[in-house]
Amino acid sequence: MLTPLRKGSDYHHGDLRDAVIRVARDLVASEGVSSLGIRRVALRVNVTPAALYRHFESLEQLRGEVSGRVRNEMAEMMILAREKVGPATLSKTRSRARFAAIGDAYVAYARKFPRLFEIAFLTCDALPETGESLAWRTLEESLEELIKSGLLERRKSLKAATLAWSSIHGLASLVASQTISNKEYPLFRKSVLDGVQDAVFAR
Amino acid sequence: MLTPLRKGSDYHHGDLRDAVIRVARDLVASEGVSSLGIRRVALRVNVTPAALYRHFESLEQLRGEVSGRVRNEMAEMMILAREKVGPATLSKTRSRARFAAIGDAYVAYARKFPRLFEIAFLTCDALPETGESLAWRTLEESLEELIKSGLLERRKSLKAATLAWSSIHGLASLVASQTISNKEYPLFRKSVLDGVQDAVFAR
DNA sequence: TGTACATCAGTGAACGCGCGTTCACTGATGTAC
DNA sequence: TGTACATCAGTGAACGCGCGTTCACTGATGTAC
Repeated sequence: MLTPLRKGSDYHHGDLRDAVIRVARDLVASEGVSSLGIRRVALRVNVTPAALYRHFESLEQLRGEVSGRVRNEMAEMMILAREKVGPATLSKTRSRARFAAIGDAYVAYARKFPRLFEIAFLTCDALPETGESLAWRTLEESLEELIKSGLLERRKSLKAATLAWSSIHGLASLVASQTISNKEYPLFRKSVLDGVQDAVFAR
Repeated sequence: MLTPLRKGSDYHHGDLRDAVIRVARDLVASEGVSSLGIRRVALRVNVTPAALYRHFESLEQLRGEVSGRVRNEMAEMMILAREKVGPATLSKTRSRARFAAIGDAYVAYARKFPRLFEIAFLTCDALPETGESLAWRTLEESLEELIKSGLLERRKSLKAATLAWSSIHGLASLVASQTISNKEYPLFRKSVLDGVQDAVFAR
C-alpha cells in the first residue's frame, strides 16, 4: 500500500500532504466525521503523527481541507454526469436533460457517500479560503444554457438558481441523514425535479 | 444552580433523566455536537458520570435522545408560529399564511440554533424509536387546510408535501452550515417560498 | 405510630485508552562551488 | 565530477488530558407489618 512516489527511500514521503487528505477523506467516508483524527490518519499513511504538522496547522484545518476536497469532488461528479448527457446545444430537450443531470448527480453523491456529504456542509471553523464554488458555477452554466435554448427567462434565472439549489440540497440532505428512506426516495426525487421545473421554466 | 426538585436531600436528584437531556441540548447548542459527552454533561448537572448510566445505555443513546428532543422542539416552534397567524379557516389567504408560517419557522430555527439543527439530522446509530414525526404531521395538516380552502388539488398534495419539505429543509441546512450568508438569505427565502407556491398551488 | 426491610438512584475510585500537540533530533535531498 | 553544506520533511519520545465505562458501595426512600 501507499508506496513512496519517488526514488527508493521512504524517509521522505514525496507527497504527504495530498496522501493525508486522500486518506482522511476515505476515513470519513467509511467511519464518519467524528472518527477523523491526526493519529488515525498518520497511522494509515504510515507516518509519525508529528509529520502531519509539517503540512497542516491543526486537526481543525485538516478537517476543513477534507471538506473542501469533497465539495470539489461533488462538483466533478456533476460535471461528469452533465457531459455524459451530451454536449451543450440550443436544443430544449438537451439543455433540460443536462440541467436535470447535475441535480441528479448532486443527490446521487449524497446517497452514495452520506458521511462525505455530511462533512462537506459541516460548520467549519477553519475552511480553506474558497471563492465561488465549482458546484455553484456549474449550476450557473446550466442555467445559461436553459436561457439560450429559450426555456428560462433571464430575469428568472437567479430565482431559479436559488430554488434549484435549495431543493436539491434539501433532498440530498434528507437522503444522507436517512430521514427519508430508499423506498420513499423516488417519489421525493420526482416531486423535487418536477417542482423546480414547474416553478422556473417558461411554458 | 440546578436545585433538587423535591425535599431537602440531594442524594436523589428527582428527575435526572430529563435534566440530563436538557443540559445536553444546551451544551450542543452552544458548543456543537462533538462536544457532547457523558462527563461534560454529568459535571454540569452536578452528578457523578456513572449516574447517567441509570438512565442511558451509552453516549450514543443520549445523543439520539437529544436529537429526538430537538426535532420535537422544532415542530413546536412551527405550530406556535402557525397559531400566531390565527386559527384555521377556509380563507385562502389564511391557510396560505399558515402554510408559509410553518416553513418560515423551520428555517428560523435553523438560523437561531444551527448546532441543534445539525444534531437533529445527524446520522444516528441509536435513535429513539420514532413514528411519524410531529413536524411532518404539522405539514400534512397545513396541506389539508390548503385543500379545504381550494388552493391545492388533493391529487397534488403528496407532491406538494415532498417538494415543500425538501426545499425548506435545504434552505435551512444551507443557512445552518453558513453556506449561504445572512446577506444572501432574504433572496433565497423568497425564491424558495415563491417557488413552492408556483409549483404547487392551483391558479 | 414506629420499626425492619427491600429497592434502587446515586457515589467514588479505578480501568485502560487514544487523543492533539511539542520538541530536540536525524538523515535524505538538491545546490553551490 | 566530487565534495561541503543548508534545507527541511521526517522520527521518536514524551506531555498532560479527558474520555466512556465498570464496579462494589451507600444511603435516602417508601412500604409492609
